Amino acid sequence: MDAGFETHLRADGVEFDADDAELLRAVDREGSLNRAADELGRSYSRAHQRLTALEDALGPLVTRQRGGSGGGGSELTDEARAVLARFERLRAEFTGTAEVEETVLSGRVVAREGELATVETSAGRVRALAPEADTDAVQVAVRADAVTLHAPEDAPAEAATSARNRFAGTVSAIDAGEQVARVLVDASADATLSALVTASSVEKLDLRAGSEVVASFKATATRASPGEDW
Amino acid sequence: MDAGFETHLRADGVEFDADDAELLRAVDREGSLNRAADELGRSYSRAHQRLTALEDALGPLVTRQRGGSGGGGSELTDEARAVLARFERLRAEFTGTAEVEETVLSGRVVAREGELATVETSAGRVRALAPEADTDAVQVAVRADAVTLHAPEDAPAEAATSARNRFAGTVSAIDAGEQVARVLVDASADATLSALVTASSVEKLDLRAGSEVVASFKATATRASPGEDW
DNA sequence: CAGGGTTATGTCTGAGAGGGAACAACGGTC
DNA sequence: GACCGTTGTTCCCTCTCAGACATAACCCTG
Repeated sequence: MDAGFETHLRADGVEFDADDAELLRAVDREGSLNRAADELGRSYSRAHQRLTALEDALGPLVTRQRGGSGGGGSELTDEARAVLARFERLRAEFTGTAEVEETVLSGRVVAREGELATVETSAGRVRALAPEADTDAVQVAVRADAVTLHAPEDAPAEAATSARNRFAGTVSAIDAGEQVARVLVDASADATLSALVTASSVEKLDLRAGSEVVASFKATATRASPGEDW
Repeated sequence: MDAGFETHLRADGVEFDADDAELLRAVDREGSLNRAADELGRSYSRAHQRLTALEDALGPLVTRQRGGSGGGGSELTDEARAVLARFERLRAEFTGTAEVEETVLSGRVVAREGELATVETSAGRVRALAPEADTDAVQVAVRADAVTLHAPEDAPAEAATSARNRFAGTVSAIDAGEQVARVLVDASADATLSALVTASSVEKLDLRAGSEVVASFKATATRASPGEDW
């Protein structure tokens, strides 16, 4: 069971989604809405209809040439390229959150100031963003790419960094990839943090199984969601 | 134009989405699939059909009681609660990425080792995860909740931290919220990083407009996506 | 033993999205 | 001036999905 998503940009009642992005890119490649629809196996009439609907909300997306040599064609406007770039960025971000590993800690909210909560977990107290909830039982998720590792002797002082969560631990395993490694850090007897770091960080920090490290992550990058243990 | 998304858990051909989560929660509240469908304004037959389809893929989600005192009812299984918790966590994560501000830097890939790229931007060289692309022109997105601020005199040494990106700058503005503040850091003449930190971090680091700070963020939390400037 | 609210199952109907086809308008090219 | 491939517009058909409605099976309560 894995995570999936569809993302879109909403503007003026229309949702620009992945199909729309595909259509625009096809128009860019083919130079014609007709050939674009054909290439994608979609009907021209619907593609045209969709395009005009998008333009009603987003402004001109293609410059049309009807008749002329070759019969005409369509080209993307700068606005269309901007929307595409924006969408691509959004998709990259979402792909990241869908794929990145996260360590989940079950815990209970012991203090709360507005949207910020202090949660008692098996790893210790964690500060996290928490939407108002009707229950104290929450699970705290920490993205592996949000965990920064430090050499213990040179870890920043508590008051010198904006990372509000900080745990000393020992490296229990390193899952080395091509350029990115997954480092497991035992923060307590039954709490293992997963951290995603570059291979060069592993080298510079001289990380190996058994190394002492300090793992830190920001409260604003940590999210609590209601949920019982399981 | 803002970001939207729908998320789901995929398993065995079925996609557990927000509507399904709503249905399960309604069953939990009402104790009956009938009343749950009624409360949500959905037809019982479709709700039942959907539930059995979900159970085919995910295993038993409700224990059914047909007949008996009160006519019977349905209750969630522990598996159902686990799926709900998992979905809720996923949604919280996605909501975060959809809502958090990010600073976007346009740049060009100047070096690449596998999935890791070095990008030349207006703020300097940035290390980022970058999917293989056909163009050097990329935009680098840094989430505001991924940027850690340090006191300049106590910022960790380059070799002592796994944060591969690090920029000294001055605070240009602070957008103080209830418990979370948005800090703008001028890293260069035309590159302003946005960092989301807790109010207590603002206090501990004694941040104000004009303060010198060091902003750091991990390469594995930074994503490049293809795209021209705009 | 009837009552009642539930689960379980199937059919009809309507809304919406999409494909396919037809046709007009357009304007360089031959 | 005919030709051609495009854009622009319209109509119809199909497919899918959800609601609605009807009906059977179930089993504890009184």
